[in-house]
Amino acid sequence: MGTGSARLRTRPCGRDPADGTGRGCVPSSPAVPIFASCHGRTPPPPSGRPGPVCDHAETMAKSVLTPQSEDFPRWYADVVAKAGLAENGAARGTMIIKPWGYAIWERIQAELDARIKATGHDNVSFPLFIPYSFLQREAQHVEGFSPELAVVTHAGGEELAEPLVVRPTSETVIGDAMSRWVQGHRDLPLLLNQWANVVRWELRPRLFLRTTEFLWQEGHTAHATFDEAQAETLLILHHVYDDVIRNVMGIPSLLGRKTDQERFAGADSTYTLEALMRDGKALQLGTSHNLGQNFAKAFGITYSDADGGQQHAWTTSWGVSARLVGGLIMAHGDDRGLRLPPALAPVQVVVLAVKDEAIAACERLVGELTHAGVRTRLDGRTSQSFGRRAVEWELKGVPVRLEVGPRDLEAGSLTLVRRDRDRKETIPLEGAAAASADLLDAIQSGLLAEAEARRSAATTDVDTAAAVEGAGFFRLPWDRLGTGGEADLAERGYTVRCLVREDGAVPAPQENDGLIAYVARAY
RNA sequence: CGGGAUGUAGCGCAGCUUGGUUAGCGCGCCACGUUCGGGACGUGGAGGCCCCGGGUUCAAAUCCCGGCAUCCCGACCA
Repeated sequence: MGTGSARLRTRPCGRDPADGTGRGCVPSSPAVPIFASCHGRTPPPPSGRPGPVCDHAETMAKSVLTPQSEDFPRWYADVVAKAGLAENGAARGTMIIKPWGYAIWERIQAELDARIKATGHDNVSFPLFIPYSFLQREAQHVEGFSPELAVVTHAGGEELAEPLVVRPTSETVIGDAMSRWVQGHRDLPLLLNQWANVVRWELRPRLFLRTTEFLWQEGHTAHATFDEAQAETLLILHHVYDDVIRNVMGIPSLLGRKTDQERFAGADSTYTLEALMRDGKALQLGTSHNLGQNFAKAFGITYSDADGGQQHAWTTSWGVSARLVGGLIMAHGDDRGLRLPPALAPVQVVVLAVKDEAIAACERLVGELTHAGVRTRLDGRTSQSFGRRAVEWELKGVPVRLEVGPRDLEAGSLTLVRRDRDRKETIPLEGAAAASADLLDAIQSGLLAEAEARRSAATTDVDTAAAVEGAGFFRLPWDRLGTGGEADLAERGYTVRCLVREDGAVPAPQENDGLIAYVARAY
């Protein structure tokens, strides 16, 4: 054919290597950025001419999305639309989560749910409607939430005697139930969780990040002592949330305590996980609250202690939402779309049959991979062009793609593409399942390492609030900043994302001396 | 709530200033054929309450009045 040399130049692992072993150069080839030199150019001339260096790798670079560097919010909207994650609902601020977006959420849910149960919590389901009066029982709570409440005043064709609130969160209804369920100290701790939708009226919605209705998980617990409640608050923060977010989703986050300004309405102290997105803005991924005895007092959650005295319980609440999907997109996504960490990906390996005659071989591969415990999908939609399908899986962020075509079958090989690097390799068909499964761990840790490196490069130590300028995290002494400095920063669009001890640990509820404030612009 | 803009095919838009053929274009969709190793091509086709209501006129997507809806810009939140 005469195209061999051109191909070899563009693809270090050309499918017809001179040694004829079909092995290409899997272990030794340097990380060649195959599309770096031809980004965004016009399509290559018809193949068969040993002309330009780029061959088909050139079109591989053609971006379907607005580049991140050009307009990050637009890039985000493009990814959500083109990867088929979600779209706007008919009513303002609502969201339709599409199959791929929901599959990602279901994976997050599964990982969280397993850990929530493993730490002794039981799932329950509480009502969507809450009597308005419940909200009013806790002064801080109503005050914090009333601007974003959706209130039902009419139903069944009549005006309601007492309006109903569509739950913005469930501390109040659950507090009411707890007051009946908790009688003696033997009923404690009471460890509950629910998966639910909640409604908070939003003026500026953004798919996944801020919508009027959203899906989340909310945990609610009651304890006999402050210390137990505090231990629960931090257990969830570290061993449920951070474990999933870091080890499954591959996102490093800062764990710390919120300032009084940013505290949850009704909490004594709020702990948070804050992650840095690729545009240098911070995103709050989850919160865990020590509610002290505020809700116990408001709802009469009391118990008889071992000495027969009546005590108020100590409660906590904690939640993460489908916003995590938004965080995932913005933490890992690149100009070609989503990049899913394998531990999370609904599909870890997609096997793409270039033409019909490759389908049987693909089915065998899918069988081997599935047998090895890899979440695998076959793409045998040969009525659609190869390119369209390749782009689609790239947008969707599937970590590994195996392409099998007629030429591969002849050579006993296939093409492997890893999404984290967008590098193509030709490997033998024999053992390909095992080889691609082995890659998953490397991709997982690579994405986390990349995000960590990006964050540390974007974190700056400063001495004064005035020095806070631009993107990324700014560290400065909380003693020096104070509540006044916090207010000044707010006017310039910056917030104190969280307070952390000098040694990186999470501060105690009342601890205030020697803390570091992490400041950033946030979503 | 204040300011700016937009409603025309599933999506993105043109047409409106200066009223007048059958309301167009791109993408998508359907059929057939050729293709398939990075968003294929050809031919044919389907798809419209021109946001709603009124008015002006022989004639309104186009002009006038009134609604409604959506989007963008200024104070909060998983």
